[in-house]
Amino acid sequence: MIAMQQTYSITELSREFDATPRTLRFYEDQGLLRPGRRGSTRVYTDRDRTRLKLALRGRRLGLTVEECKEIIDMYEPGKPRNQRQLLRLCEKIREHRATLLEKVRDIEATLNAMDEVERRCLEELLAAAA
Amino acid sequence: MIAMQQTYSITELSREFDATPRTLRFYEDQGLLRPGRRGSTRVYTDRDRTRLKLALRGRRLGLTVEECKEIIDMYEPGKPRNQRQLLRLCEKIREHRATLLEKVRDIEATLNAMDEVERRCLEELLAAAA
DNA sequence: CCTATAGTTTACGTCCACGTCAACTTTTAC
DNA sequence: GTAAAAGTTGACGTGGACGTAAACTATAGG
Repeated sequence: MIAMQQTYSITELSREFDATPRTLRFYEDQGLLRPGRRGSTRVYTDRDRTRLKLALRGRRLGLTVEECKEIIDMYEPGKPRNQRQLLRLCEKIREHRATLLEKVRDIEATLNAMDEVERRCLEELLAAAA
Repeated sequence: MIAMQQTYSITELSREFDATPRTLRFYEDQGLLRPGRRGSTRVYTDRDRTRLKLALRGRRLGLTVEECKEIIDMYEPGKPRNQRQLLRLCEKIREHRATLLEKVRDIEATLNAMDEVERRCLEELLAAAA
């Protein structure tokens, strides 16, 4: 039994991740995805699927498509790398981690502010109910 | 001794938050800021400063300026509200909190992936050093 | 074989968040 | 008082991320 590679059509993938076909084609233009072709029809592999998932995740966090591509390319596993490239990757990871942690701090600050607003809100509701 | 309101010029504020004057004027156009005027010169208050800080925080998290304005306006303290508005605010807070927690999950997933990449990276470096 | 459905390319349109002049007025420092 | 620095209002430009319409093509089901 041969381990058949799972593939996906453009609508399958776009539906799974709540994107549009246009978006997948756009990401392909930007070099982020590289689906195969059966005739002229795009055939997406699991690799494309993973890259798409990561890209959309990055987009939700406010990264540009270009930034997503850079990061995803860099983190691509199995790529042969020399020592210099490995060190550079580690450095990039440190940077990236720092910006993510900054975002977490932004979110925490926002959540705290929201808790405070909610507290006052409930207080006022109680007062109004009295 | 009168508690003099602290005010800021447009460059002061933009520098403090690493934005440009253009951005502050743009946010004013969008109704997010409402600085006073001394002649034709904008005079920003602490309220503007706070709203700017919150707006930039929202932007870093990928919100649009319009979304930032909506949220900031809604959370503005001291605004008189009836019961219906208070309940609506609570609901909005719940929603907003949910999207923020989603973002946190996105970030955590990314951090985990990065940890894994870093691990493999260090492994390879060790192997190369041997 | 024919139609419905999905997919393709090309290309122009749009919304957002500012950037970037230009032309002018006002303050501030000396 | 005068020159430099800061501020103002237009108004057009730009880059990013798609949306959208048009005009075809391929393919699968009946």
